[in-house]
Amino acid sequence: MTGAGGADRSPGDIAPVLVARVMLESLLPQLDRLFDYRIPDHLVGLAVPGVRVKVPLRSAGRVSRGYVIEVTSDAGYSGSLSEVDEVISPVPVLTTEVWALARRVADRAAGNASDVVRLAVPPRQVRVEKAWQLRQAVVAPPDSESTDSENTIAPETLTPPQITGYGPGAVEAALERRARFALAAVPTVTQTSAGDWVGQWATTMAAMAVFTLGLGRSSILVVPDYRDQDQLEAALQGLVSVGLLAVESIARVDARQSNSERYAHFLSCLEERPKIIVGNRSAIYAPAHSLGLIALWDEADPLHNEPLSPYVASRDVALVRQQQSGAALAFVSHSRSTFVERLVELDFVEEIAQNPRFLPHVVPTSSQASTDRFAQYARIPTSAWNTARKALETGPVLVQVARPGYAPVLACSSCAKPAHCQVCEGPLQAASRNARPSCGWCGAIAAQWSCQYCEGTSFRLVGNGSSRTAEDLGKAFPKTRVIVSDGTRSLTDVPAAPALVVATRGAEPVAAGGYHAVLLLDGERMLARESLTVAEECLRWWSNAIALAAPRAPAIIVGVGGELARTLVTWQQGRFAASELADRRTLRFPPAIRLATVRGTPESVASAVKELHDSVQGEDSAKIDVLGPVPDEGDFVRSIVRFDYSVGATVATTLRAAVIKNAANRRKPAGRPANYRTPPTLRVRFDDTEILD
DNA sequence: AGCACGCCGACT
DNA sequence: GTCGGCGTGCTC
Repeated sequence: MTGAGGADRSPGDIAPVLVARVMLESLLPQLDRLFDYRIPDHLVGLAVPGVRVKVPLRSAGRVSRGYVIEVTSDAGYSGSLSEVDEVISPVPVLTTEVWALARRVADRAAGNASDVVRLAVPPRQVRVEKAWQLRQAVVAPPDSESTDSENTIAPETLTPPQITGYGPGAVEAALERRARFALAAVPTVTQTSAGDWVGQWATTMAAMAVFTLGLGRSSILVVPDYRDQDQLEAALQGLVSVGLLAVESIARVDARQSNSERYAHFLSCLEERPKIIVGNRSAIYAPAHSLGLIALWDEADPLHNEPLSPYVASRDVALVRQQQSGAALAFVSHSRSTFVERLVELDFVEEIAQNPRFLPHVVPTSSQASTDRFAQYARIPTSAWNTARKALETGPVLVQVARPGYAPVLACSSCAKPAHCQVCEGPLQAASRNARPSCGWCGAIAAQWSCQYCEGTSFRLVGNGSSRTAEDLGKAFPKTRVIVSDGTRSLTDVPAAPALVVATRGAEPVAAGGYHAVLLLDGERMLARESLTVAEECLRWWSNAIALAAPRAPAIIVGVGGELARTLVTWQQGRFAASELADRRTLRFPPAIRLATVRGTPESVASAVKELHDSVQGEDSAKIDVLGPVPDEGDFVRSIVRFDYSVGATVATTLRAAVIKNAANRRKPAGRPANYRTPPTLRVRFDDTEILD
């Protein structure tokens, strides 16, 4: 330990003691604050804000990794300081802006800032970093600024691409004044200058980003999955191909990237030059230089939810980052989520509607099966069958189904009760017509199955997965090519040639030129799911599928009537979202309120809930209520706290304090194996909407 | 998490 | 007397 070094300096010394305030890369809530370390002389100038460092913790010999957050000359800490051990890399990878974002996102969710930083900063790759540093030194000689900019005239400053489908200049104006807006995507497909077919939303977002680049600012474009990412990148490539965008201006954050690719793209974001950053939910944390736009495609897609602690969805991060950076914020989608609707009703987010209005041709149809013997094969109503047959003469037809596989459910052929696995009681299903039935949970083949109710030994197929629907459609349309796209084998695009494209919801490929008809077959089944948010979700899936149709091509929705059908026909998802939100308000369900799930020992949960009630007294006490506790895993219990947005900060700080308090007193492992890890006695998770399903 | 400090039981 | 049990608390 070298702590005595600081004490040797007399107060009158010339050299001021430089102190690095360091965030430790620790999972422990107790350590989620800044620690002060003296910067030794040989690291002065190297230990700057943003760099990764190694520092001693508690005693010499034990080192922890961390990031320098701040360098000051006056230590806030009165005890004797240890010294920074080592600067791991000179590159300041944690920018001031991203640190501030991580801190606030963590605070909002009662989580560790270091957990958020781990999402924001990819693991270091030494070779990649060395190569980048070398390139930086060569590319940017500090003296030749004028000639440099002449050589690399940003093409995007020459001719901004049109943002069509809205009032002239409407989107551009919103971007210029850095507005927060919900943008209704034009529900059709379009061809890029490079010849690729993409959803028009992709070209809209690409044009928005290029326009922002023309303002000298970066954009972050966040999409839920890689198929959306491919469309958006194709749209950007289209602008590259006509010289409206330089390919070096695009940076990627992609789940498919290798560690070195990811780090290379991350480093490129750190460069001074504004960029268009395209990626999945992690992209929301990219260290964009001079951020001018944050745009989310289809914000309600569950893939925007971060599965890692502290589980903050990209839209929540986007809202925090928008406030910190002052960038424009765009929620682009076909349907309107209740979440965005709430922000619109608060006038926190403005609406930009289509202008002129492009209306898909949606036809609701009753689910009554046809009397036509061909249509009966596929259980398709006559009108839908006729539509499909006619459309198939000229181009591809999309058939959206609810579930993948063949027959999702098997039943006993004598008593009709659902068949269960004899190993684990899971549901049995069939992979194809002749496949041996297997368990959907444990995968065991049901070899010598007998019904637990009536001793029957044969099955009946119940329900239709994508491949069974495909098989049936193949019989109904004998000469037609049938393409299946589902969770296991999903396609990004299909050609313009006639074909039946059977896809599970969310896995629909883009067709060149758009589908000549869209059939939404499993509406009833999709709606039958027992969930509070099922209507909102169905509307999103259906809207997205309908938006893949060619202009004026019919989209037939089978077996769905009432308000949902009316919403699709009039394409007024906003109105539906408003009535959904009103229902959630009366029920006190998200997004009308927020949630915090508190799990732990009965005592720790009870005391956390008590502190919560103590922290919001008086008139605010009505803004919070607690459901439970109910039994959870082990001998733990779970309570759900519902609270108004206005007391969110209080709830988060109170629960955070309870987590830290409980982190200290660990329970003794009574009679547990030696390697047993004691779980924390209190865990908190914010805005887990699945908990109410 | 680790690791030190601290205050009670059976041992050379 | 003291070696060591692990409950409690801190980490710049």
